[in-house]
Amino acid sequence: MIKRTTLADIAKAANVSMMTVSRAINNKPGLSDELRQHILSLVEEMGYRPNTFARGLATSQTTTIGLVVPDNTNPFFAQIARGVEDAAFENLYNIFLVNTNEDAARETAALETLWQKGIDGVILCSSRLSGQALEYQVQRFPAIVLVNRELKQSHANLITINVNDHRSAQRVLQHFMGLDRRIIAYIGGPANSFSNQRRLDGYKNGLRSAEIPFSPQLVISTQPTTEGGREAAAALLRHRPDVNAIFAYNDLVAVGAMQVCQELGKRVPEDIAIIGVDDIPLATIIRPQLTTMHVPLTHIGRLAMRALIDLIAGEGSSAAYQIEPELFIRDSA
Amino acid sequence: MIKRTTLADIAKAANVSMMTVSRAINNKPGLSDELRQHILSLVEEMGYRPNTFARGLATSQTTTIGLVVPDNTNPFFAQIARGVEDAAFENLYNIFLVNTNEDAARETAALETLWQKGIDGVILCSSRLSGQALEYQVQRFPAIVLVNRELKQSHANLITINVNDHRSAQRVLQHFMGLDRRIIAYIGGPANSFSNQRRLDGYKNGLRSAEIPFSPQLVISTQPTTEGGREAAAALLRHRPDVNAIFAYNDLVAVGAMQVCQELGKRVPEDIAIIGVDDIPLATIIRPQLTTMHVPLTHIGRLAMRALIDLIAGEGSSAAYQIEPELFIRDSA
DNA sequence: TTGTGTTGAGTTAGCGCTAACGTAACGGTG
DNA sequence: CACCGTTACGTTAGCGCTAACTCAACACAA
Repeated sequence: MIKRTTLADIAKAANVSMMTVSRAINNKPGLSDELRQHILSLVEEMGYRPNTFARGLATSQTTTIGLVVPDNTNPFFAQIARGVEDAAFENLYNIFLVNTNEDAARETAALETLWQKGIDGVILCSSRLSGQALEYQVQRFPAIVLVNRELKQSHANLITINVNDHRSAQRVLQHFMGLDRRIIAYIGGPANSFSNQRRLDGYKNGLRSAEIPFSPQLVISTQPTTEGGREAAAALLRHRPDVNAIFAYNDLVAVGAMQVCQELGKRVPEDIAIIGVDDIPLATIIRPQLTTMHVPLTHIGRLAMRALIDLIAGEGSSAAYQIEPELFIRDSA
Repeated sequence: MIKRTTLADIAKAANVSMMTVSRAINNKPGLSDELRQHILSLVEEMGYRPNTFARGLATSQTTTIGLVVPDNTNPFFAQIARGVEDAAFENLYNIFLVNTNEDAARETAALETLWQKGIDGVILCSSRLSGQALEYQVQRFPAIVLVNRELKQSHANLITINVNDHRSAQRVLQHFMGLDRRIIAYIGGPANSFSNQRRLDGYKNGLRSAEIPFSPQLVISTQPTTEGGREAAAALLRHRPDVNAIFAYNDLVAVGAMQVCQELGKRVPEDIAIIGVDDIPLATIIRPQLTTMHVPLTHIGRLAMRALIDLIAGEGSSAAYQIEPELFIRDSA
């Protein structure tokens, strides 16, 4: 392994003080252009790169942030992570990726190890933490962006980014109405999910606007996976074979439901129309292609990272972004 | 934001020197059990957590590693990353995730920023770097694990992990033979991909064992995506509608190919049998479910992380792991 | 000429932590 | 009782870097 070149090495080689080298590489005033050029050429020649964390110790800025997600394998979070990483790379930030496995204890532990690294901020996706625990994290980190989670109280170092689930659900119902489908089921996600609750509200609201009575039989909760979608759809159709439209919690659930419908001899979209949420890559891979509420996941990731950087720079201020999804009409509805 | 509690704070509170506190928290000898307990209770009470990078400055160990992948959105790498992160978490390591976008320049830049962080090691997946550039990286980082890439020369701080692509391909051909399919196409990945080359060799070898002459018409290169699979399959079937088996570079390609076959009125697997590689989640979501060479991706990730930790600890030594995939027979062949 | 900036440096101190060495007190040994 | 090893700490120095201060040299206005 090569020995690291340090500031001191450069200073010695240039026969100046370390401070002068520091000023040169950080592009700060206080030395002649000539000397600066000379030092920079030495830096290049000797392959010097400043140690971020030594610098961080002195400045308490590490150009490093944490990204906490339930599962980086889930396309939803993978896309967001991609957006975050892209924006981070452009701004010369590095990201610590941590999975929580949807487990609050592991999430706490993860935030603990991140805190130990002295990072500049955190992007926390779909946090399972209690409001109180979250408040604590918000005040301990310099800056924090919450994706897919709200917090009652606002903080100067906090920004939240949420999808407008309520409007999403309404838009879906509206589309079903246009198709003249009035027996509409909602296959929801886990009951403790915030977005699930908001979508359910939107669903009920949409029914009300269309003067369709709400039937609990048509609402079923399940895991947000293909398998969950399969189980839920099977149970649903057993009790209500007359269903002619399904609004699914997300695309994975929608795909699972679609398969079960087909296996039971229902045609999609002729007999049962199906709409998902998220618009993950799978939505266009599956046949029939899935009609879904497109959520700009990569964009959310980028937005989160930029918001965090602003917060860190002290330029951003408390804000709650609302993302408006758009209905992408394909073949399943 | 809360002010950090430091070693000095604890030392003052306990009325001992910083060194004694350091010894206590690092579980090193040199103080009475009684005092140690007292200090640890103070640590707990005051919520002290050592700063990893301050410690790193003093010890040159940061319990931090870099994970470099082409695209964390690709299920192949997402699964590997998950395995890496799991093992890292268990060993109290944190990982820097960076995407290279399959771009050598960006990969170099990414390694540069990682190097600046003074990390303990790197896991580099499907590197697009030249052999020479790779040699340079190997000697600059304390420890490095290469996944899906080989390096001629061996190094004390290097471990490589590769899938046995050659044997994979042979196993696939063997299965096709058992199904009495003898007009076997190979839809390969990018020509500059190492694994593609190895699979192609295995394919040719398999043909030779079965005394089937090699036909260039039956081999086609494409992007490793569903869309790539679609295009390739369409082109293939235009020239050779008599094909009755397709070996695809990976599952995404296989799915794309399968769809085109079906759209052209071919039944899968009756008319055309299709086998992919990797066994990503999509393989069991799609219908018919995909027969594929199962590659234990999460396991590879865990293995990579553990190997890297051993290397860092100076316990591991130069090694080249070969992973043997297994044929998972489902419905497409 | 004297005072007052300004420019281009260097010096000092310290971020939070640990390796390596120093030392006082104590107990055992011949 | 002198000698020595051990235990239980403290002290010093330094990891690589920068903030904040100092200082010499020079220009320029009054």
